[in-house]
Amino acid sequence: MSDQDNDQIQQRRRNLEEIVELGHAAYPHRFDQTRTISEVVSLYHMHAGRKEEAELESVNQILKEAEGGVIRLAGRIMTMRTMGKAGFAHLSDGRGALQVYMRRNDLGEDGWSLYQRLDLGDWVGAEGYLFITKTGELSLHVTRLSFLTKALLPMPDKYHGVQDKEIRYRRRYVDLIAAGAVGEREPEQLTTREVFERRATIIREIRHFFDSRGYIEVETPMLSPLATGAAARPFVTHHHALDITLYARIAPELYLKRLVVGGFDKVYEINRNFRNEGISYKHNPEFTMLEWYQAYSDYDDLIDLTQELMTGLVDKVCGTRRVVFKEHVIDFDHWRRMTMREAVLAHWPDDATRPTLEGLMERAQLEEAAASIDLSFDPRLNNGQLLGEIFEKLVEPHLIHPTFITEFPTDLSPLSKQKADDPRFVDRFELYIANMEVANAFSELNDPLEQKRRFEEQAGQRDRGDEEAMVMDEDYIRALSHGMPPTAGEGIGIDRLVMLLTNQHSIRDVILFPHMRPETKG
RNA sequence: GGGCCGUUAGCUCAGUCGGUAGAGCAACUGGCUUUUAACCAGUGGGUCGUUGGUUCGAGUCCAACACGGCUCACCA
Repeated sequence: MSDQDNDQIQQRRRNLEEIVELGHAAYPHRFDQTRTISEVVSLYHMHAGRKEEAELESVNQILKEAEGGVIRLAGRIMTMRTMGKAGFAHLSDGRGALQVYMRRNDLGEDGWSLYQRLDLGDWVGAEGYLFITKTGELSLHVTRLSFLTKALLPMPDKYHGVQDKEIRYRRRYVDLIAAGAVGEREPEQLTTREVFERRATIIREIRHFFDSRGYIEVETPMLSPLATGAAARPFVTHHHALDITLYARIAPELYLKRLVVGGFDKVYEINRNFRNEGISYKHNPEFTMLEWYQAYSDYDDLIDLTQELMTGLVDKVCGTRRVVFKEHVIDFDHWRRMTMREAVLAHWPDDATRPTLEGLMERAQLEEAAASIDLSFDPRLNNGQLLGEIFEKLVEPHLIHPTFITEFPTDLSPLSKQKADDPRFVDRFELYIANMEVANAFSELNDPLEQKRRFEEQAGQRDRGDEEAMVMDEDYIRALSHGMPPTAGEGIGIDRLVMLLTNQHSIRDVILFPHMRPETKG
């Protein structure tokens, strides 16, 4: 839409010119605050509220002396109400808002002239003293007004904010500005700003969790000559100086395990992965992944650690173990655990066609089972992959409460260690909450010869057209050949976790600048 | 990629049966020195997503396209 020449924009330009003519810098360099707005609000809001005249007077006497009688603060103008030769406005520092009161008598001719040329959205500094208005609101009685920056574009509706999701995603800055002023909001619904503040808290707490347990945070390549460690199509780029193809990483997994070989027995990394795949409410082309690896542990240890991590996060950011998500109340006090095959059998819709436990590893029964639940599948899928498909179709939609699914087929898990008593399966789990895969963990395969065999199997699948099958990583085999101790590793999708803990139903609502098709002009 | 829905003033939204484009907020002018979704009186503001078609006449009906949302599929 044309932001260029509407009357409001022209008016704002004129106001800026006139402010400059009054002697103000158009874009001043700094402003000294004595307090931020949110500090003032949290320190003095307890005085707010309607009062008898006598009490009001005495409270205001005290407030006038507060902070030495001079408070200077800065913020963006969110609302303005002028009545003749005085006016009220709300200034916001993003986190909190404070009402300011300005009178011609106090500001003088120059200050009042500036006031008259202010627009919604402008940044100003205000100096004055605190008081409570007749209607009981904590306010700053301004004695000096400073111009800080003009907003040349008009603000969104002060009451409704921005409803258009496209604008909210494309112009997150507008969404963030408007979110503070939205009137129609459920009390428990977070503002955009609160969602991202909570996201920051979650990530901070995760770091604290691992740091305090002796894990070391590392950063491994995001650009790498091989895209491996997961099953996904990569983004491809080119390095000019080296004249080589590089891939944006799809997972840090193999690098992190090289570090375990090197003696970092507890490592973690929080960073972006990139997958060149579809976009949906739970998929963004780049997403934030937590991965950690610990020596001398197996996947069972990680089940305990995962519960500890998750319940700690839930306590910290939600304040309750019963977390509202969509129409569900997710109970983080009860964690279920079942094998993939048990889950399939438990959710089988029809007693007559229910396969047997062993049948779920046999070709004929698997195909029969798939047919009876109307699952169409690629015949090139191996047995494990087919079981995985059946699981996803049948079980995943029912997994609302935290559920660890264990005993994955080896076919589906090229980097996992086989079960000691049944090589058809690996020691692995995925954690499902609210129909989303939130975590994936396993005992790491550390037998270099078996790993090489698995890679070769993957290469075979690749040759048969599976673009997502893993590629051989010779150096990783070499690393394993130097000896990796028994190790368990896990990955948690941070964006999905944030969705859960902020009750946001689209991954785009927890990513500040989600990917979208470029805006087309005209 | 399929299905459904949406796109009208800076923002939030109406727009009947196809007959001169509407409201609230925001803006402008005037009034008001404790208001608060301030109020009162007045004014201006539109390529109705784009292109084409049907029609005497299209915001409205039809088609294609663009962008977005939801959903299914794909995708761990």
